[in-house]
Parts: sequence; structure tokens; C-alpha cells
Amino acid sequence: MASQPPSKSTAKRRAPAQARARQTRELILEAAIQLLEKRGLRAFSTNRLATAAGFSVGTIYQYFENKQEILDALARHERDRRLVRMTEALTMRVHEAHGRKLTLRDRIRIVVRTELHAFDGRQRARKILFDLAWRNDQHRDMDRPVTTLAAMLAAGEVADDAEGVVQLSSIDAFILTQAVAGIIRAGLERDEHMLVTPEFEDALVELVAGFVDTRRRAQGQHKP
Amino acid sequence: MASQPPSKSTAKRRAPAQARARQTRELILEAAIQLLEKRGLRAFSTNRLATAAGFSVGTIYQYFENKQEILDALARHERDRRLVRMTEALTMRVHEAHGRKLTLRDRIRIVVRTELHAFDGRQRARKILFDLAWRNDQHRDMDRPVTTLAAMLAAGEVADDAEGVVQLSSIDAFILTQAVAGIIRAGLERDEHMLVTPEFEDALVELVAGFVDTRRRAQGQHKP
Amino acid sequence: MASQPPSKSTAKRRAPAQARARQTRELILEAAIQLLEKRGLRAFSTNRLATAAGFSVGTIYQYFENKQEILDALARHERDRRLVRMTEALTMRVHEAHGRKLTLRDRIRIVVRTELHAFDGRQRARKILFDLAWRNDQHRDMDRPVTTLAAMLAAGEVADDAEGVVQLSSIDAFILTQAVAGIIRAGLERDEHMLVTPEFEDALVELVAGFVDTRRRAQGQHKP
Amino acid sequence: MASQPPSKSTAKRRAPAQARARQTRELILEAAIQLLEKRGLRAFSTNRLATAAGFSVGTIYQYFENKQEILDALARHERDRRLVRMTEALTMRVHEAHGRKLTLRDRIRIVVRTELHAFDGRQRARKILFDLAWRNDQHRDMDRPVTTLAAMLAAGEVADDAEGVVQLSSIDAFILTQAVAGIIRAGLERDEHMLVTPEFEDALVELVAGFVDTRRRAQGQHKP
DNA sequence: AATGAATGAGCCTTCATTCAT
DNA sequence: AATGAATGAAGGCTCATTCAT
Repeated sequence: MASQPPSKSTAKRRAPAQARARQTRELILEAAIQLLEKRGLRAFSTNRLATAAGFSVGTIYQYFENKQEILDALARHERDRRLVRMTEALTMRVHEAHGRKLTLRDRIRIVVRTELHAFDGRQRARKILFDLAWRNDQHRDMDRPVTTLAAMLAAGEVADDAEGVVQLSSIDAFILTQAVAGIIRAGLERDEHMLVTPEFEDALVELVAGFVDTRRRAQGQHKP
Repeated sequence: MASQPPSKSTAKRRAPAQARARQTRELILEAAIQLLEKRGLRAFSTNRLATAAGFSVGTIYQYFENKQEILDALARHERDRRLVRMTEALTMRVHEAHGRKLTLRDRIRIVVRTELHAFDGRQRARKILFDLAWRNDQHRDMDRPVTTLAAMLAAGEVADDAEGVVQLSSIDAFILTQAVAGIIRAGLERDEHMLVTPEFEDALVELVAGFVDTRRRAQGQHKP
Repeated sequence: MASQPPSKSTAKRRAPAQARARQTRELILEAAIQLLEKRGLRAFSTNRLATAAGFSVGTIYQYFENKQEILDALARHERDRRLVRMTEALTMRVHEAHGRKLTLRDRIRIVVRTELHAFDGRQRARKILFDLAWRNDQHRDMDRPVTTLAAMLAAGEVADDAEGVVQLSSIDAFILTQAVAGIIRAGLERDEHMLVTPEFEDALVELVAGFVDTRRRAQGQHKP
Repeated sequence: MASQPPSKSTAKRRAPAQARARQTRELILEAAIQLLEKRGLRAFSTNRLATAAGFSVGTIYQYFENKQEILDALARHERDRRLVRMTEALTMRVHEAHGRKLTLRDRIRIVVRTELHAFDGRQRARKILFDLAWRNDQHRDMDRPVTTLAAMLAAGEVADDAEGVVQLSSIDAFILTQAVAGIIRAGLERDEHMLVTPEFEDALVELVAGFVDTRRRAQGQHKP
């Protein structure tokens, strides 16, 4: 209530101020990714960011405690983006395939492909953030998208599948998750184009599926 | 003697022909790992290293062109250590098993186990070096130990095996190599003890073996 | 306001729009000449300059890209000062002499005298800057004041003179310019007071006039 | 006496030791010029010199108090070389021209040309040394060759000349000397090739001759 | 809210010189 | 005489952060 009067009622200006603040914050973050993309991590200084964002350093510090927090926000941002993409991809395809059933391999491929394509555009920035997260303890966060797969499998979500349920231990999940993450990271480093190659995707799917099959066979009482 | 032109001083930096020099170099490197281990990469400055090593900065620069070269030397050192370990492990076990044949799975396990144990002690330093190498183009070097496995498989060294030859494409080799490296790296980060757990080793072996099996089945016309 | 992209910050370094900034810049430059004067070039370090200026090193670098730029600014400053002085001297005297004509020798004397007196005070600093400019390619700039003379003569500005036009080749101009500059530099070194002696001035005027006369005689077919 | 016995008579080895020492010293100096020529002043460090000379730093310090002394020795060396050249040039030409008289202009030209060509070969090193001497108080020394001309003229050595004696005050001599030196220095900097151009030589001769003529005319009562 | 001048610890590196061997 | 490992002050420069306006 009472948000219109354009007087100097400082207390009332909450909403518009917040809106502007949110916008400023976003402008800073956007400038940050661009800077990261264009100049790399070493050139990513608060002063340069301020210039690039069109604000002054002081303003930056009005929105972020310190430099690291900016990087963290960026990383979180990227992770969320990947998470959303993956969820979308999974639900969308399930939807598309109405009537038909998605095999386990299908699902694996969806997850893998989504991951592989997550790094299109702003690759440099993404790689840097990925690395940063990896170097700190934050990959628990960063890996969440990949973890989805493992969770999905472990939770028996594919139970309706003709192939039966697969039980993955937490170690299994870790291994699977990190294998994918590690491979992507390395691919990013060595040759970004390799990542979106069909052969690459196939091999990665095979790796995951091979592992899951092994586990199923071990568990499988119905398939001697 | 002095009037003969000196041995052109092989560019690099003083070839430490003297015993003292060699010792100094080693003292510096030892101090460097310790510093890396105890204080991390950010605290790894040449001045601090000098202090820690008990020399003056100048001395450091008598043995190394610049800071990066120290890190490189350290990384190379570690890689060699791993390479030696792996070679030893492979030959030793083959020897032990005289008469008996080592299955493909046996060999995979040897490689995997050796890798997993390579990071005992000085884990932080090792992780930093591993990361550093990874970020530069030097992972080709750093991965060499793991690559051994892929090479071994691809080269058909296990041809006499009842299981037949396996052909791995370069993408396959990359995937396998990076999966192992990525998993170890993540494990190092999350919980060093997990790495030397039998379950962990098993899972990793399964991952690799599963993938190789898949490839074999795809190739195998003689074993339906 | 903050959301408008800023004026692209003309690359160089912060354009000191603010009064304080301009003042700081000048304080730094002033401290710089004093430091140069009192302690010489070898003692002219950025840290010492900062201390002398009463700022921190960082501030210095907020106004100048690097150390050389400070020296350049100083040199430019000095050169401009000389250029202004010389222009003033020439126009003033021409004005004073209204009605009467200034002979070539008169003009030469004006230029020479102005140059000779340009180094009053802060001689050491001036010499250093002069030298520095000389060593780089900037002497084209530094010599500009003296070049004025040659240009004036070569351009036939004194054409109305009874003495006729003098044509100076570029080599002639170079020789004249550098002779004067070299002599002043050496005088500065050996004995600053000698420079403002009438005998010194006379001799220098004679040197220049003698050369010009020679050239005129060589050219002059109309005045045997 | 007693210099042959190859025993360990340390006291007697004086002479051969001195010979070797002289040689070492010269080797160092030769390496020094080469280093200066090839790498410039900034790269001229004692350590690098030691390497280049094929000795160790310590040895350098056995022969020279400090770095500056090496530079001084080099400069002196160069100066002597120029002095010798100039003397040779003067006497040789006087000799060649037996019968004929060398005019004042002839002599001036000899001096000027010799100076101009003094910087052929090892130009960089020579320029550096020239500069160094100029920046310190040592140009009194460095200028000696040029001073010869002034001295010659002032001393009336050309008295037998039809053109009569010229008296140059010390200020005149200074001016003449420094004009030549300054011009050469500037030419060296701007374009070494310009220096050996006939036009350049002519102009320089004209400058000097013009000045001397002026002085003679001022003194000359016998030649109206 | 925003500014941006100012800070200063700290970074990497160089190099003239010493001295025990 | 010769060596060369060691020294360490000093240099130029960066940048996250603060704070008065």
C-alpha cells in the first residue's frame, strides 16, 4: 500500500528502490560475466568491473560484500541455469514421448546432452566459474545438475521401466557424477568443439549406461 | 681454463653441477610443496617461499626462471612419481602372477588402485598442482599415468587374453582418462579417505570395466 | 545516472574531471620535479615519489599509467614552458620594435637568449628531462622551441629584411638546432652560470649567424 | 730477472701472472663492449658480463672495484681510440700534402670527418658510452678529441697559414667543441647513416669554419 | 544510493656485491 | 686467482577495500 506519492517519504520508497536495486545488481552481474568472458579471471578486478558496469567501485560494494561474493553469485546463476535447462529437457522429452516409454538410455542421453551443451556461448566465463567452484568446496553446488541423474536413477523414478529399478549407492552416484563433470571440464579445456560431437556424446552415454548396466546386472535377479 | 668459452650455460638457468647446488634446488622444492600444502596457492609467494626454504629470494631465482617454473617442476616431480609407481605396480603384479594370466579387470584394478593411492599425503599440494596442470595445457603430461591404461588397452597388449582385444578410439581414451582423473580430483576435495575405500575402488573399476566391456561387445563378432 | 554507460573513460586513465583530481595530479608532478631536482634520476622511484608527494603509490598509478608517463608529462610541461617563453619573446620584441625592423641577427639573439635563460632554476631536473627526451625519440618534441628559429629562417619570414631570404636544408636545420641544444646541455653540466654570461650569448649568436651568413652567401647571387 | 723456473715459487711468478692478468682484464673489457653492443645498457649486468666473458662474477670483481669502473675503463678506451685516430689523421694528411699547404678549412674538415667516422662499428656501444660520459661529469674527458681542434686553432698552430692566426677564447672553444659533440650525439640518435653523408659533413664544416671566420674577421686588421 | 580518490600491503623480479671455498 | 652460491634491498606495479562527500 501507499507506494505512489512521489514525495520525499524515504520510508515509502521501498518498492521502487528495491526494483532499482535489483536492476543495478543485475547490471553488475551481467557486466561481470562479460568481463570474465572477454578478459579472463586475471583481469577481473573490482575496479575494472566497476568501469565495465558503468558504476563506481563503491557501488559494487554496496551490493556485494566482496569480490568473491560476486563470483559466487555468478556461479550460482550459471548453476541454476543449467538446473533449469536440465529439468526442462527431461520433462519436455517425457512429454513429447507421450505414449512411448523413455528407456533408461534415453534419459541418460538427455541428461548427458544437456550437460554437454550447457557450455555453449560464454564458454570462457563458464569454464572459469566451473573451475572456481571446483577449486573451492562449492562443487557440491555446481554438480547439482548432474546429480539429478544419479538421484533420479537411485530414487527408482524409472521404476515403471521395463528395465527395472537400479539402486545406486552414494559412492556410485558420486562416481557417476564426477566422471561426467570431470570429462566435461577436461573437454572444455582441451577442445570445446569436441564436446558437441556425436561421438563424444555417444561415448559419454556409453560410459554412464555401462556402469548402470553393471549395477543392474549385479542386482538383477530376473536376468541371469 | 677461465679463458675457454664456458659451456654456453644451456640457457635455462645455471645447470646445478655442484652437489651443493643440487641440494639447494631440492631444499627449495621441498619447501615449496610444504608451503603449498600448509598455506595453499594464494599464500605461495616467492618471498614466502624463500623464507620458508631458509634462503633469500635471490637464491630462488638462481635456480628457477620464475615462479611458474617452480610450480612446473613440482608438478613434473609429482607426475613422475605417479608414473614410476604405476609402472612398478604393473610389472610387479605381472611378475608375481607368473604362470597365471592377469585378466583385463586385474590390470584395470592395478591402474586404478595405484592412481587412488598416489595422492596419499600432501593431498592439498597435490591437488593444487594437479589443478594447475589441468588449467594449463599440461594435462597431457599430467594424465600420462592414467593414459597408460588406455594405451595398454588400445594397443592390444592383453591380446593373449581370453577376453580378446579391445580397440579404443582416441575419444574413448580421453573419456576414460578424464573420468578417472575427474573422480579422483573430486574425491580429493570432498573426502580424502573415501578414495582408499574398497567400495570406491570397486566402483571405479566397474566404471572402467563396464565401458571397456561395452566397447568389446560392440566390436566382438566372435562372442555374441 | 549510474545506469547510463559512462563516457568510455578515454582509455588513458581517469580523466581528472574533478577539481581535487586535477590538484592531486599537479601535486604529484610538482613533487616529481622537486624530487628529480633534489635527488636525481636514480632516486626517482615511484615509491619515493609517492612519499614525497604525500600520497600512496596507488594514487600515483591512478593518475599515470606508469613511471615513464610521469617523466613524459614533466618533459612536455617543460617544453611547453619553453615554447611559450620563446613565442612571447619573439612577438614581444617585434612589438616593441614597432616601426624599426628586426635584423636577422636580432631575431637570432632573441631565440638564443630565450633558450639560454630557459634553464634558470631546477636546472638539474631540467637537464634530466632534456636528456631523457633526447634519448628517446622525443627530441623532435623537445627541440621544437629551437626548431622555431630554423623554421623561421627557412620559411623566409624575414624576407622583408634587407638581408634577404635564407634557405636552410633540413640537414642545415638539424645541425643548427642540435648545435644550440648540445651547447646548452654541456653548459648546464659544466657551469650553469656560464650560460647567462654575455660572452657566452655572443659566441652562440655568432655561431648561428656565421652559419646562416655562409648559407646566404652561397645562395646570394644578387648580393656579391 | 728469474722468471723461468716453473716451480711453485709464488713470489717469482710476478711477470707471467701480470701478463695473464692483463689478458684477463682485456678479455673482460672486450666481452663488455660486445655485451653493450648486442644487448644494450639495461642488460649490462655484472652477472651477465661474467657469463659472457667466460669468467665468474668474482673474477670480475678481482679486476674492477665495481661496475662503474668497467664502464669508465671502456669509455676511456674509446676516447683514446678516437684521440689516436684524430692525431693520426691530422699528421698523416699533413704529411701527404707535403709541399702543399693545408688550409684551415682542410684541417677543420679532417677533424670533423674523423669525428664523424669515429662511430662506425659498435655504434650502439659507442653511443652508450658517449651518453654515459655525457651524463656524468666526464665529458671533459670524452670531448678531448674534439677539443684538439679548438686547441690547435687557439694555439696558433696554423700560424704559418696564409690565413693568419685565430684566437679563440675558452668560451669560443667550448662552444665549438660542444656544438660538434652535440650534433654528433643527436645524429647518432636520430639516424646513424646521416652522419657519414657528404652533405652532413659539409654542413658541419661550414658551421665550424663560419664561426672561425667570424672570429678572424673580428680580429683581422690586416684583411679588410 | 552513489561516488571515486585514496590506500598500502604485497606481488614478482633484478642485480651489484660479498665471501667461503 | 678464481669460483659461484648466496644475499637482500629495491624496483615497478596491482588491486581489494574504505570512507568522506
